[in-house]
Amino acid sequence: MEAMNSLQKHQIQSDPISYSELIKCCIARGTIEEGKLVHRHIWSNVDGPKLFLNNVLLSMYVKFNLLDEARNLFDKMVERNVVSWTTMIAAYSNNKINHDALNFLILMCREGVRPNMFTFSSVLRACDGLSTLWQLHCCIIKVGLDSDVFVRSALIDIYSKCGELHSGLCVFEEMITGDLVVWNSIIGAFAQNGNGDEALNLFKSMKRAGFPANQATLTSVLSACTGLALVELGRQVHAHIVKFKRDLILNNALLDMYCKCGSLEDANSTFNRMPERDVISWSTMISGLAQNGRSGEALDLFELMKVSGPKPNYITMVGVLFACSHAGLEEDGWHYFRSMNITFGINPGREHYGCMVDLLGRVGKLDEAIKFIHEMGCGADAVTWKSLLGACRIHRNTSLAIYVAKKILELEPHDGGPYILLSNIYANSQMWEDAAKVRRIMRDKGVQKEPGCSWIEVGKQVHAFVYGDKSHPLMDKVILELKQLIPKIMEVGYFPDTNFVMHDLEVEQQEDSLRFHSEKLAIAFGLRSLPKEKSLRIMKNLRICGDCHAFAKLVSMIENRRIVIRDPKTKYDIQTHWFHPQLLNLVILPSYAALYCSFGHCLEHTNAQPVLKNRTVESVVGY
DNA sequence: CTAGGGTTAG
Repeated sequence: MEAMNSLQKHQIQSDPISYSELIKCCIARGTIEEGKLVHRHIWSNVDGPKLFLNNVLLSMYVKFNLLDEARNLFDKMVERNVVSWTTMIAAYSNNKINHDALNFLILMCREGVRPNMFTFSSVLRACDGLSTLWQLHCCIIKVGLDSDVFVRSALIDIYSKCGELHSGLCVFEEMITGDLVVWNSIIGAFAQNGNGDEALNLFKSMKRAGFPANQATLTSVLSACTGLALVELGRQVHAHIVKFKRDLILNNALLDMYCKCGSLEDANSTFNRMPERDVISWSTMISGLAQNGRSGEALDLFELMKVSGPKPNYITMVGVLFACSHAGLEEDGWHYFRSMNITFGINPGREHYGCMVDLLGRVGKLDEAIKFIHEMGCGADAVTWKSLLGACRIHRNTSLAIYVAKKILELEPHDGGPYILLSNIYANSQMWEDAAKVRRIMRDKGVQKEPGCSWIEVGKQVHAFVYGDKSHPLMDKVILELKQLIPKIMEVGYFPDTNFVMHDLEVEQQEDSLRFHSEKLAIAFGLRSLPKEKSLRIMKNLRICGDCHAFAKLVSMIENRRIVIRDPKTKYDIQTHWFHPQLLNLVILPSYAALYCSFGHCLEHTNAQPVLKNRTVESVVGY
């Protein structure tokens, strides 16, 4: 009870300054009870106005996250100024009690207290819709606070979280005197919205403008590298973060970068060297192992986490179940699914159900998967249906595939993939009229087929290949390489799987169109451009198709090369025009052909290892 | 006494 002693000692001169020093002491030491004692002392001993002290007390309660206590005090205060109101608003915004935060702003204005820049930068985080945001933005401009850097970064951030990147960029561009955090806001905005290339561009401008990057900048830059699968660029960033090597968030981003780029050796050493690991580090590493086809190790790591790591959360369990589904470990899957509630108090959500549907589909229990979907209560989303669709294709269940494809179209009517797949399924079953009808609907609705694009880092350049585009300077050599490659892998059992092309082409054209899928071009290019010992790491914008998957595995075996192909899941929505050759020295550009289909959803999408001797291509595709 | 930016998901 040091505070008490100190109070008694200083009782005679208990002026506001020593009280506030005392409170600061409590905050620094984290001694809540002492703080409350000081609170009672002030209220029974200080007569007259005590607005300043009450504000200090308020901020103390907010720092301890004791919202009810803060609210109680606030209600009892006779006098309140902008600091009192802002403290309350910040408390509610930080706790995501958006409604109360916004309401407090209105009440404050009604009482005639004018909000300042502190108020606005706090209340902006509480916007949960665009219209509220617009109103606030107008108020900010009206009172002339839009030039404040705190307000500006808060505006950029909330615009980006509302999906209005363009408005965020406008706010950014209005900035006259620079500010590191404002730069970080806009870079983070692009990185988080799947536009890593623009984030990297901005990063370059920031350096040109003379701002040194800090932890937050580098975290976003790494996340941009992750999104674009630019492991070599990420490695360069890694070399520059020694200064911040104890930063947990930055290390987590680095770990994720190595995982998602398929470099597990680097990921492992990062994980082992981290001075501190939180639930995100563990979850990242577990999903990373699973995504790279090492489910056993992922589950081992999870067991280790249970005994010596932090408490698993919702996302950890998604990674664990993903590991089970990816390896077809049905029993383990059920075990973890059922135990998550009992052991960790986590109720299974959409994503967990989705993994289980994927698992059941993979092992061929399609009926059970459908039954499971109907039982899930929260309703299956498009991703879940898509994984089931992949399973239907692999296990050749045409009627169910048609049903599932229609479900997807209800949920995502503008995604071209399911239309093409549905049309192909009809065609495979000789239901020509239905196939044509799907194509007609597609045309009428203006659904676009995005062209396939794959890219690979060689040296300091990023080489991108777009389906149907021949403008890469070495295209002739790439095609020659491909032509030599195909007969070699046909000797070990490859044949072009024309299930993965449009069916209104002649057979020869179909094979031709398969041959030039962008990832095959990138593989051929990588083979002739990278030294033997280097892994080929290829990223593409669409789901890899089954034919390319088989192709990659066989090439990997014949050429004795490690090939990692990463394709996007829902999150990485990379636009076709993401390239900026100036920054990335990107070779190639425009695309004009749009004849591409890819929808092999159940396929393993990374790590084509040479493990296929004596197996037929069919079993490869269905792996 | 009150404010802004960064990491994990089927």
